[in-house]
Amino acid sequence: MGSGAVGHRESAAANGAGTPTGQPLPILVHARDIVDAYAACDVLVLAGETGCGKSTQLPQILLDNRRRTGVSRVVITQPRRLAAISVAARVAHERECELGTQVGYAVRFENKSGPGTQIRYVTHGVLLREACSSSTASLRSQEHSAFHLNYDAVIIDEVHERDLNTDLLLGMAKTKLLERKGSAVAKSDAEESFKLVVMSATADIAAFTDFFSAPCRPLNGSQRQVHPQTPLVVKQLIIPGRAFPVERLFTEEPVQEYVNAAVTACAQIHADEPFPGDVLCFLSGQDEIDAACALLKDHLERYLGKKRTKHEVLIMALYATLAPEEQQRAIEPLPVEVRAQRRKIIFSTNVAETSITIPGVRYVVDSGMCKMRVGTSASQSSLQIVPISRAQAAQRAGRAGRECAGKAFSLYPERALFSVMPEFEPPEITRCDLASAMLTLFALGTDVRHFDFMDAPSAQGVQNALELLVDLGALDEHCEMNAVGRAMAALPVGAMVGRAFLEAMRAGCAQSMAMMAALLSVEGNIYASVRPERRAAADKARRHEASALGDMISVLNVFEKYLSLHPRERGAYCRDLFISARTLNAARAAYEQLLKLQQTRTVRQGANALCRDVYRAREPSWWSEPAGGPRPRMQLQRCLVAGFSRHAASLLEAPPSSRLSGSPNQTAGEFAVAPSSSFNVRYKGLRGGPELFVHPSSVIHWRRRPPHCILYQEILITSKLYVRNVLEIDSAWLDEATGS
DNA sequence: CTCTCCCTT
Repeated sequence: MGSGAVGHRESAAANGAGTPTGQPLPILVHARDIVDAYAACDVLVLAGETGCGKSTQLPQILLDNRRRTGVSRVVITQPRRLAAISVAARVAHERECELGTQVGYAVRFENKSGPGTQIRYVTHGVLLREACSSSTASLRSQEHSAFHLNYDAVIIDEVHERDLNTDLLLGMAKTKLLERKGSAVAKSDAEESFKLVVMSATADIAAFTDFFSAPCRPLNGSQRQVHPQTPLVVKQLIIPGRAFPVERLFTEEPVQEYVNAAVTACAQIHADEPFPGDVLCFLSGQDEIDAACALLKDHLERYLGKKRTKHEVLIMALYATLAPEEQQRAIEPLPVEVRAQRRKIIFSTNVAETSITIPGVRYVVDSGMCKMRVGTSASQSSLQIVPISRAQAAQRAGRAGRECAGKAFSLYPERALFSVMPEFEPPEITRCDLASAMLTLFALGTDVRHFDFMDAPSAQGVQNALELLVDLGALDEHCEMNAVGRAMAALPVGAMVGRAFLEAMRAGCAQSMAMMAALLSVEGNIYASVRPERRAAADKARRHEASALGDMISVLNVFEKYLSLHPRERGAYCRDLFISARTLNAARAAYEQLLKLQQTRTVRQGANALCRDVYRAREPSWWSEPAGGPRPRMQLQRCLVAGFSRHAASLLEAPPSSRLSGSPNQTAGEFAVAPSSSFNVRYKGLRGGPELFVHPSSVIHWRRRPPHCILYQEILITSKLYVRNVLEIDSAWLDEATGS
């Protein structure tokens, strides 16, 4: 069944693939065009606006017309875990099969798919990872067929978001398709072939079509042709969306205080616009959102009175770090019976732009601003409030037209769309740390310097990353990847953390380092945000588990304790210490994954190579413990130095002695009773650079004397250059680690 | 004395 007629898809519509109004999804109307185009090309570029059904229907259309498409196994990549899981569940339901059988998904930590899975939803990251291991396997068997994953069709979804992994997949897929096309005669094997579909939610797809139509354009400009350049056949299709019209309104002049203006606009919409219809207001961050919630409540109570406000308006905050239950409360629509006289007003960050859809929204208020991480290295960044792009502005406005015609009120003049905003956000690859991406490319059998990027990263960024990887011993002097690099590429952590982990395997403290690496990799601080009035209590609790050695060891202490507890006791422990259970749970999953990876051949070989190549010349006493017996954390500190030697800093000058509260014979490793005098203590990086300050959240500030030598996880640029997540080290270890 | 836009292997 399912072979032949395109019309078969009607059964899916009957199962609920149609709209609530009974109309079939727009993409089903175009199924025949899609099948025709797919059959006649190498790459299909498909634009389909939100709600056209492309993510759920396209794989089914290809599969159900396999006589013409030749597709019996398809993978479809999503930028987010939640999207992969929920779309897979939806499709399994439509096809009336159990999730994990014919239809399945795979995200990090979770695989619900099997050998019989024909439609497999994965995150971009999972497909990249699988392509890496298939590449390593094929290199071993002398077959250069990276990206050969046994899929007939590879679908990359939401390509307009242009995140790092999307760009790596696009370049990789193009190279492989060109290679195969060049050697089509030699390799007619059907198993070797796949077709590519890239799907975008915006109609601006010319750039993608151009990219795949053009011959290979390697980064360094060299004409290194490994294959005849037979161009790819690229077809593009635009499926109309099903969005309702949105009237876009702008201010006459630029707005100075956009938080206040947003609050006023929301109040006005509530007063003037018909019910039902909720309001979604985009601001840049949590601070602004909390302020706006309070301001709007005041404002409404002044004009409507407390009673009417309470009866008529529900004010909600929405941002990603909010607990899932609270997010759910913000998203949940008002009961139908009150929607005629009650309105929900949601202040949100750009989570509500793509990741979260809120039903019931008919009015959008857009500040035109968002927060963006600025800085080309992971280790030095700041979060800045910047104007959004024109594409984002359109996306935000579109949120008013999901269910019926809506209105979008922009808090900027229309001309700002062109005078202030860029057309698109810069692709992530042009503004992020490249070390991990480069390791991935090497593992895929591609040298970055010859990679065909859709948008090239900066030459400086590539240079910095190459230098780091050579320093860490992942690449040899000719920039070829060695066993250490292969192991680092196989670890789901950053390059510096990965290197520290391999070091720890060699030194025999891999288990502790797996915990440390997990903690260094999870997003967000384990110390949950605490309201100002509870900060003193949180500090006190936190101090209980703290180590004078620094933040990294302090957090490890907490994590070890957490893991030692029965799962039932963990919640209470987290509450008592004002710690984020979600973050620690994510760390636990990452920790367990690292323990497993430690057993794999690639990783073991990397650790062994470290032993042979890097330490051969070292003195045999390198790992011996100092007189007075071993300190339990010292091994760990030394291994961290091996990964983070670039992030070492030394005390610039001792503070005036009068500022020190400790008596002369107190050791440096003890905490003072009160926060110490070290706020103005300055450090300098070992390679020079500007003065660095220890972030006030660091446990280092509780010490009587600041350590002479530290390493840090990152530099945060705000009012000063602050180092965050700090660890005391012995400067002698640095010489050992860098071999000087 | 300060702070967490959004994602992910």
